[in-house]
Order: sequence, then C-alpha cells, then structure tokens
Amino acid sequence: MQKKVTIYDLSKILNVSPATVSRGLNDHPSISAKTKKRIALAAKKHGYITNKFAVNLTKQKSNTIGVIVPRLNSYFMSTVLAGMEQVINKVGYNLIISQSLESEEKEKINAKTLLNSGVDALLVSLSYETSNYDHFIDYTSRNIPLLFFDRVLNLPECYTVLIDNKAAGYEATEHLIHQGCTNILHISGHLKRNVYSERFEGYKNALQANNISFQEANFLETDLNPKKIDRVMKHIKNSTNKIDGIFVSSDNFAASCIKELTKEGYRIPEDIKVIGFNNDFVSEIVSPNLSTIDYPGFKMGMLAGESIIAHLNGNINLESINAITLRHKLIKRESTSK
Amino acid sequence: MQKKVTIYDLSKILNVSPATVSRGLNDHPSISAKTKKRIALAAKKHGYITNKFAVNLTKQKSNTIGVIVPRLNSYFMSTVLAGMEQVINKVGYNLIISQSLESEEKEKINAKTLLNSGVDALLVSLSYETSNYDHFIDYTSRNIPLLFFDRVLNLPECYTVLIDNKAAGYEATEHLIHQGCTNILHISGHLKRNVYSERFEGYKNALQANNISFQEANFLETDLNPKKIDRVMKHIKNSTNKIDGIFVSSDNFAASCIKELTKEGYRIPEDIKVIGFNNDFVSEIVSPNLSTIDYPGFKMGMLAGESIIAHLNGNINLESINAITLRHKLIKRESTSK
DNA sequence: ATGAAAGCGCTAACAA
DNA sequence: TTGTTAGCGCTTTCAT
Repeated sequence: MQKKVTIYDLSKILNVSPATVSRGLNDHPSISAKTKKRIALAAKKHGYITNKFAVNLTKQKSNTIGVIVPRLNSYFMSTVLAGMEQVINKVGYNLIISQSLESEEKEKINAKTLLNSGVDALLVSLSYETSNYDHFIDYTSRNIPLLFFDRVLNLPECYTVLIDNKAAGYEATEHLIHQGCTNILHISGHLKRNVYSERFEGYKNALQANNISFQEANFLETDLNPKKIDRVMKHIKNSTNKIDGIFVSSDNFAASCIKELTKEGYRIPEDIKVIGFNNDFVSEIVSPNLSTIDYPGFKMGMLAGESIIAHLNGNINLESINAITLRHKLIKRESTSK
Repeated sequence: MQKKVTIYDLSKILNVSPATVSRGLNDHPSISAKTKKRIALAAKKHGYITNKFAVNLTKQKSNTIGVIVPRLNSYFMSTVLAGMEQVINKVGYNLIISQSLESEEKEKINAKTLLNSGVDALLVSLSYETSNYDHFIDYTSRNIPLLFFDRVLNLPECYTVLIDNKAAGYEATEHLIHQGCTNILHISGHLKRNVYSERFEGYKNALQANNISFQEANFLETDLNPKKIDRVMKHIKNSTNKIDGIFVSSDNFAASCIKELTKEGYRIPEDIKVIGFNNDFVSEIVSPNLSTIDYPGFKMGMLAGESIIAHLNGNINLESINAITLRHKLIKRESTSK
C-alpha cells in the first residue's frame, strides 16, 4: 500500500506553502510559471493525486450527476444513457446511475441515496408506479437541479425532455388508417405514465379524426413484457370484429406480436398491419420489417445532459423552461404496407 | 435555498455534543435509546441529511464503485450493468458508470477520472484497442480492488469474471458440423480481445477435431457493426468454396446476416446455417430463429458485483482467485436445423 | 508571488 | 453514556 501523498508533503518537499501548491496545481494566475512547473514536476514524481473527498467537502459539490431510470437493460434506455454519458463526461462530470426496477419504493430510496451522496443534479425517468412527487422535493428545496426525461411528471415546475407522444401516437394510428385499417387494436403500457397515456390520446384522436369510433375492446393496457404475449394473442383471436391493425407502444412487443401472429397463420401485413414504437434494432430484423416511430434516444440523452450542464454552469436557467420536445419520425416499413 | 443543517446545529439544539449526535445518527451502541430517539427526531424535524463529503473525507472511502465498459448501448452490456447495479445498490453502494467507446485513450482518461473521484473499486470490460495495463497500476499500487469482466486482460494478476469462450466457440462450431456443415465461415470481432480470439480458437479446434482443415479465407475479423454487413456479403458471394455454415461472434450481426442472406436468395438453414453468440432478444425474433450461445450477462454482472463487494467487506480475497468462469449454453434453433 | 490560518462536516481516540 | 479534540486534505481570504 503506497502511502498517499498530499499537498502538504509536496509543500515540504518544495519548501513552499500548501496554499502555493494548491494554487499551482489548479493553475492559479498568481503563481509564477517557474513555481508551477516545479510543483507539477514534484506532483508527477511522487504520484500525487488530488483527494476529491477534500475538494468536495470544501467546495460542496461533487461533479457528479445522478440518474434514475426504470431499468438499465432496455435498448432505448441504454441508448439514452450512452448519450448522457458522452456529453457529461466530456465536461468532467461523472454519472451515478441507478435503476428503480419500476418500483416507486426503490425510486424513493435511490433518490434519497443520490441526494445523500451529494450529486450536483438529478436526471430521472419515472417508474411505472410512481405517482407522487414527494421524494423529489428534497432536491428542489435544496436547489439541486432536477430534470425529467421520457417518463415525466405532469407538473408545471418540472423541467422535462421528451418527444410529443400524442402527435407520434396520432401519426402511427393515422398511418394504419391510411393503409386501410379500420379496426385497430392499441397495445399500451401503463396509462399512469405520460408516454403511454399520450400515445393513447393520439390514437383516439386519430380514430376520431377519421370517423372511426373508439372501441374499449380495442385497447389493451399491458406491461409490454414480450413474455406475456399470450394474453394479447387470445384477445386478438377472440375479438368479435376482426382486427386489421395493431399499434404497439414498444418495438420489442410489436416484434413478438408479429412473430406470434405469423406462427398462428396470420399474414402480416395482408391480414393485420402492425406498427411499433421506438425504432429499436429489432424493428429492422423482424420479418416483415416493422414500421415504427423513430424515437431519438441518444439525442434525448445528450440533450438532457447538455441542459443540466448548461444549467449548472449558469449558462441557461432551467426554471424558465418547462419542456424540450424532440423531433420524432414515422418510419414506414413492410409491416404496414398495402 | 434552505440552509443546510449540520450535526453541530443539532448538538446545539439538543444540548449534547456533536459526537453524541454523530453516534446517535449512526446507531452507535453506547448511546442510550432515549438520546437516540431525541436525535433522530430533531434530525428529521430540521431536515438534516448527512454530508457524505465529510464522511468520505474522514473515512477515505466513498461507497462508490467505478465501472468502465466499451459502450452502454449494447444489449449484453446493459444486461450486465443491470445485474451489477442490483447487487451493489442493495448493500448501499453506488455505481459510477463510464464508457470507453472502444478507445484506449478514453479508457485511460476514465480510469484516471474514476481513480480521482475516489471509487472504492473498479470494474472493467476492455475496449477493442486496449493493449496495455499501465492505466490500471495506479489502482493496484493503491490497493484499490480491480476486477475485469467479459473482455479481460490475459495477466495472472488480473481477477476476472467471464465465460469459457473457447469452449463456447468450440460447441457452436461443432454444432454446425454436426448439422452437416463442412465449409464454415467465422465472423469474429477484433482478435485483440480475449472473447473473440478464444472463440476463434474454439472454432479452429472444433474444425481440427472433426478433420476439417482451417481456411484463412473462412475467417473474417470485423468490428461486428451491423451497418458494415456489405463486406461480409461480398465475401460470402465471392468465396470459391460454397459456404454452408456461419459462426458469428454476435447475435446482432448474425441476425443482420440472416436478413441480408435471405434477401439475396439464400435459404437459411437449407443453404447456409447460422449460429450467433449471446442469446440476445433479437435471436428469438429473427426468422428463422437464431441458434446461439446463451451468455449469462445478468448473472455475470451480479457475480462481478458480489465478488467486489465481498472483497471490500473482507469476506473473500480476490487475490487468491484468478478467474470465475460462468456456465454458457448452446441454444439450438431453426437457423441451424437440418 | 507567496504564506498563514480558518473552515468545510464528520468520525474516533481518548477522557471523563 | 457522553464530551473534547484532533484530524481527514483541500481551498480561500487576508496578510505580507
């Protein structure tokens, strides 16, 4: 175990004060170039590394940003995180990532832990369950910037980065209608979350705009877990009116649907057209290719990261902004062709 | 901005010493239940939260574990991370995650940053480029535990968690042979990395064991990026001996191969059988279903996390262990059926 | 251009 | 059971 060397050690070695060493190391203007060089040299020679614990304590900041996501292992989420990490790392920050596993309880614990560990800001995408804001007031009351992305809270005081899910849901549905579908099933995630409820809104609006009345039976609230595809298949087979289009709020689940439907003898897109959501890699692999909504995860991550950094640097003030909406895009592929 | 309350504030309020407050808060045995209750109450009432910066400084540890991965946005990696996060969070640690983006340069910077920020341990999966160990000696020399997973270094002093890639490569190849393939192409990642070089070894061994001589032309070193499938297609079409089997070191890339080959008129598995690696979600979606090697990412993450925690707690000593090898499994699906 | 010294908030050894 | 006090290593104000 190599004993750690501090600025005091260096100051003794160099016969200068600790303050000078500190300044030298931090490139303070009032230190002569010569002294700086000596300090730098000695630091390198003795393997000095700054003790961030002490720096954090004095400055009361950690250069660390907390993230809470529902789960790490999702194509979309990992893409978002990749974007965040990239911009945040570039400016010397680190990302502390934790997952709520869709549990409000764990989300609360995570929020508390991250608060405790002194993150300078928090980025959150909410769990399925979360229905109140209480675990975040510790942040706002301490003026720790808070930003929600993707799965957000409908509160005016929350700064958010997301896409226009309602419009996207509308476009997806309308695309199916334009392709000739008249009895469209919508497979949704939990309506508690904005992303799903808004897509659902868009779906209904598109129906209405095209004079198709919404049928309760054509709506399925699920947890979008491909392992639970059976229920959906049963629903489709048992529906009184033949379903000729499906709008699924996730590509993974949509791909599973295509797979199962094909197995059951349905022809896609002739019998049933399917459109997904996200533009995951899987949408290009499944046969037929899955039409979908391109959801710019990487960009969302970058934007969330950039916004929080800009705010921390005092360049912009999030409080004046309510939401940043990213551009989505309808991707037409074989699964919805005429 | 709510002024932060310290143990000194509480000690004044309660007319006890700061030490008592500290002890009370930390449930020290020598503090009376009554005093503890008083302290807890006051803490809650005044919204006290412990200042981790000070604790870290005093204890010289951060309860934080650093992770460096090649990229966050990969199915496999995000699964590993999900496993890690779960076990590590449960015992009160946090994960600081950074990505090298396959660059040795960035990996070095990340390693330094994480060292600086005072992680208690480091978990690493190496970038494609990395060829030397230098950026990790800062850790070993400071006795900061270091663990490599998946993409590791072939050094005796490195503690690693991985699967037996050679055996897995062997099994994948032999499976193709058993299914009747005689001219098998192997599409690999960069041989610099153990995971790919060992699978390649396994491939060659399986050929040899079955009296098939290895052809240089049947080996393709790539970066496994599905976007660069063209080169592979060209190779297959131009090969003098008809290729009847492909062993791809990644499911994503294998799925893309199936997709492209089918488009070009090849029948899978009749003309060419394909086997992938990882057992990603996509392997079940592509048509025909992709045979593959099940690679227990989540378990690998959990194991890496558990090992490092056990080591930090002094329960096991990593230095006595060299490698933990996880069980893999051949998954036979349609893409290799006779 | 450099130094002295206080302070960041907590823990723990030693005393009482 | 509780208190006193000396750090942990760095930054920064005020002197020089």
